[in-house]
Formats: sequence, structure tokens, C-alpha cells
Amino acid sequence: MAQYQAAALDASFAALSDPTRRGVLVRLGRGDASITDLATRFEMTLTGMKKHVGVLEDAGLVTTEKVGRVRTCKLGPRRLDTELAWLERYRQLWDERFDALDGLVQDLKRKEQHS
Amino acid sequence: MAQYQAAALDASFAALSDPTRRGVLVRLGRGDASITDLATRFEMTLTGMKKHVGVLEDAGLVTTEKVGRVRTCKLGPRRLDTELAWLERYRQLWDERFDALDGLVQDLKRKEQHS
DNA sequence: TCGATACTGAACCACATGGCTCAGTATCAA
DNA sequence: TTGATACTGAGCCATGTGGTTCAGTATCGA
Repeated sequence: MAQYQAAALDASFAALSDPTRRGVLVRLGRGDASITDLATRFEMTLTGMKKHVGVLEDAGLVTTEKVGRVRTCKLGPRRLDTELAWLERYRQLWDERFDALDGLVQDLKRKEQHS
Repeated sequence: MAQYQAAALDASFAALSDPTRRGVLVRLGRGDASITDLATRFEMTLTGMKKHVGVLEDAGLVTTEKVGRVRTCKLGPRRLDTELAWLERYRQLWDERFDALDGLVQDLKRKEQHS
């Protein structure tokens, strides 16, 4: 089951690894926007912005619809729940790991006192 | 202030966008491991694995130390808190956005009933 | 109808990525 | 001392990325 989500995580984390794309997501959180709107705001050519939107769309984070000349972009169906869950699980692992290390250090200190 | 974290987010999300690297993190959550350990488990050459570890190290997610012939890898200082915070903020935006849309739909329905 | 607008696709560029091999170097163990 | 082990670095390859320009096509508005 975990494997089925691996590709989705690959795509969404890759999509999030670019500051422009993170910016686009935040911008779309405040309202839909056309490619031109986004290209203007992020000081980029239409073509360049369209590529970013394509990446976000492939990752399911954005959906677009073209009406007339204008392609309108809006937040997609994915709320990044899987990604959040992964990070939370990781944090848990991290905590456990460092707790274990703490325990080990305590052990060592105790042994040292008795040696 | 947000800008200062942008590069860190770039690096960590990029590091997380590869399934092997996510696997390495989980593996290290269960205990430290050498490059050879990791290369064996993920069926890859030492050189290949070393590159992955390098990416994780650059992102601050892993630290390594070489003792004798063996380089031991362990979880790094970063607990992915910034990344988690970003995703949570995004999810909030997402919720607000879709609540707003819901409101809009309600409005439209109401107007339609009265027309 | 005609100009302006909005996008689209192909093609190019420099550079990064994810893998590999191969040829080292350094260390351990017998 | 010598062989095995563990890594390291250079360099190759195919592919992807983040941007561009340029040449379209489609639509809108006067």
C-alpha cells in the first residue's frame, strides 16, 4: 500500500521543492488566477509559468480550466495530507531515535560512575 | 524571514522527493548505518548510495562520521519542523479556500431560488 | 475585419540528478 | 606484508529542470 503512494510523494515533494511553485500555491490559496496573472507576479514568461503550473497539475496540487483565451488555475483536490502524514511519521521516528540515544547516554554515564 | 527558510525548504523537499532517500531516513530512524549497510539494503552501488547520503547531509537531514574505514550515518539535527509548518499552513489556506467556495455556492443557490 | 491579448508548442541552453564503472586510497586482520 | 574491506573521486550517460525565444493559434473587442 505504501508503494502506491510513493510516486505521489515523489511528485508532490518535487513540486514543493521550488520556491516559485510554493509561491504559486500560496497565491492560489487567496484566489484563482490566470497564467498571465501568475507570470506577471512572479516575473516570468508565460511559457515558463505554464511549465510550473504543469508540474503542479501533474502532482495534483492545481487544476486548470481554459475558458476562451484564458486558462484559470485553482488549487487542486490534494490537500497534502499524505505528505503531512509522512512528515509526522518521520518526526515520530526522529523523537524515538533521540530518546533512545538519550537512554544510551544515561546508561553510559551510570556505568562510568560505577567503574 | 520567510526568505531565509526558502533555500532550506528547497533542499529538504528535493531530498524527500526520492523514494530511496525517504527509505534511508526511515532506516536511520531504526538505528545508525554505514554506507555499505544502506547500499546493500537498497540494492545500489556504494557510490550511488554515497550520493544520496550527500544530498540528505546537505539538506541537514543526516549527519555522518567516518571512523577508520567506516562512515556511519545517523539522523541529522533537523526534525522537518519547518517543512511540517509549511504544509500545515498550506492545508489551512486550502481549507479556507474551499470554505470560501462553499460559501459562494450557497450564495448562488440562494439567489437561484429567489429568481 | 483587424489588432491586441492569452496561451501553446517546439526547440534550445546550462546545469542538476540518479544511476553506473573504474581506478584509486586507507584501514583492518591474519 | 598482504589481501580483503570500505570508502572516495572522477567521469560517463540518459534524463529532467528551470528558464528562455520564437513562431504559431485562438479568442476578444472595437
